[in-house]
Amino acid sequence: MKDSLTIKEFSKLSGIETTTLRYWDDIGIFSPAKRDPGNNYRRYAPEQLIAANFITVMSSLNVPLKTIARVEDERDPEMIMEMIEQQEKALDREMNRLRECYSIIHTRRELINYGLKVDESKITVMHMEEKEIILGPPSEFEEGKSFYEPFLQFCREAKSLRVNPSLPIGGYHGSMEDFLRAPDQPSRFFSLDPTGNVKCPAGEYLVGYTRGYYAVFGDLPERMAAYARENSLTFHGPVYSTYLLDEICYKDSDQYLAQISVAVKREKTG
Amino acid sequence: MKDSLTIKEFSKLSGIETTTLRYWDDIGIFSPAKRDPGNNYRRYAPEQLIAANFITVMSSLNVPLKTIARVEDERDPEMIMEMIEQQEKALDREMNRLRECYSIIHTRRELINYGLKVDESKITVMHMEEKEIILGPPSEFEEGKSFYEPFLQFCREAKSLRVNPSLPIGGYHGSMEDFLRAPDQPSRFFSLDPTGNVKCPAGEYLVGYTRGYYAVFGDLPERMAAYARENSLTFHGPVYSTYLLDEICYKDSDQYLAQISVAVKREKTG
DNA sequence: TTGCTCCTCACGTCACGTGAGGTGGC
DNA sequence: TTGCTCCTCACGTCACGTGAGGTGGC
Repeated sequence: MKDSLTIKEFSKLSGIETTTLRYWDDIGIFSPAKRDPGNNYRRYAPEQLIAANFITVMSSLNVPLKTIARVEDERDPEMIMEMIEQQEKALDREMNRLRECYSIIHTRRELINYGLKVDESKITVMHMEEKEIILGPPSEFEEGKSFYEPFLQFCREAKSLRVNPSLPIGGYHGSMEDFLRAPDQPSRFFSLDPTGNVKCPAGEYLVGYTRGYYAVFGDLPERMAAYARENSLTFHGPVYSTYLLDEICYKDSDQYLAQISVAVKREKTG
Repeated sequence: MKDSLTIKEFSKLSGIETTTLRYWDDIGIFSPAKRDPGNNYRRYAPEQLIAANFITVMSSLNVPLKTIARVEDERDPEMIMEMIEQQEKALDREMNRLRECYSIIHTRRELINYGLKVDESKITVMHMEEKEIILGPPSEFEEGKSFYEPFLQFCREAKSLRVNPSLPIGGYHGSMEDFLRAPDQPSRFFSLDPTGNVKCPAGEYLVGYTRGYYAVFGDLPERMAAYARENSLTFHGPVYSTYLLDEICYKDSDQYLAQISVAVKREKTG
């Protein structure tokens, strides 16, 4: 009986669990070449390995077993060809999805990593690398309204902006003056999408940190303004607020860690 | 109530089905910010979008919801960081798996495509491109035994040879003489793995086709030998047998389409 | 008799999907 | 009253995994 394999032997050779092989037999998608007449044992032929492995591949590409079972009965080369072509396209889509996931995971990792090692008590001037973002349209704040409505608006428009909804979202103020006037009312929102359409230029930035709920920056705006006065710095360009550690990391919203950054120049003395 | 969203609104914004949101609430992994006191409706806060999308991302990377739920209760940045790093590794593995799938699908597609358009009745001399294979060790045929045992041996050694078990397997005869002597007893087996360790050199090959079960080539060996005599060709190098259309494509094994190829030189006349 | 491998049958699991029947405000 | 959206509860689905209890040959 060396030309046929027991279910365990076939399982070991193929790497397919015996429970899976029995299930495939039950639903009629892949059955042993024959049964042992004496004890009804399943007997697999060695060349069935190729088809079994092909089913594994198709199944791992999320082809439903029922679809494969239908093929089992009526297959011909043209049909298999079409199935394979469909799977090639599905594979491409899946690859792109994984690349998106990678981008999200990577962005998030860098933010958390940075948030964990930063000295959040200090306001400092530091060089920042160029980075890309997707900048949303100007928000319209009505008198006395919270930042929710413009934020929601940004989220609604996210699809047309090609914003990946799993990337962190930041606030954008046109200038330090705007930020000081209404820290909780960013004039725009942006997504930290590395495939973005807008570049935050590299250069010297004044950077500060604060803990608390979204758009609640406490005395940080004034502290940054004071620091600039004391160190003869002038602000230029927009103010970016980014959450390094947000609700992904903490249950308690008072612990969220925000980073505020704004480009500065040293005043010429003399 | 503009700062909270109904389940349907939240579903549309996030792209997460309402049934999924209810399920997540049931198992305690992601609940609405609050409930409407009057009718017990779920009320989601807009900023929950970020966490919800993060769960989608983690879940799409096959992190079990229970793991995410545990994180929901005890999360801190270090823990999330570790989870993210694990997922980055899982992503790498998944990417490699997909590349393997792509290789299998692509190889299979080329074989079938070729099998569908070839004129199988003709024996021809044609130029073949270089291709790579993984060549197995010499098979040991005992007197009167079928080709199963050596084939199984090849399959068993497949892992150590780094053979992908879903790629087609072919037969290898050391020379045309060996092939003519025992067509059903290839001296080795090989896998059509494009990342292989052995190159089949480019050049002029005599190529023939035949239908039938594995290693059943009918009169094709003699017909190829006769063709070579009539056209003053000499054989050199090994004989490769490859199945273009096999059990993946047909239920009836008599329809399997094999291709036999062997390098030839034209005899110098004069 | 004792392991050992195999068998079938039933039930559990995971992440939802699908009605069934009911509620609350315009 | 009529839609409409929401609710809970129960059951179905997919591709298995996990025992429970039994069989057959050494």
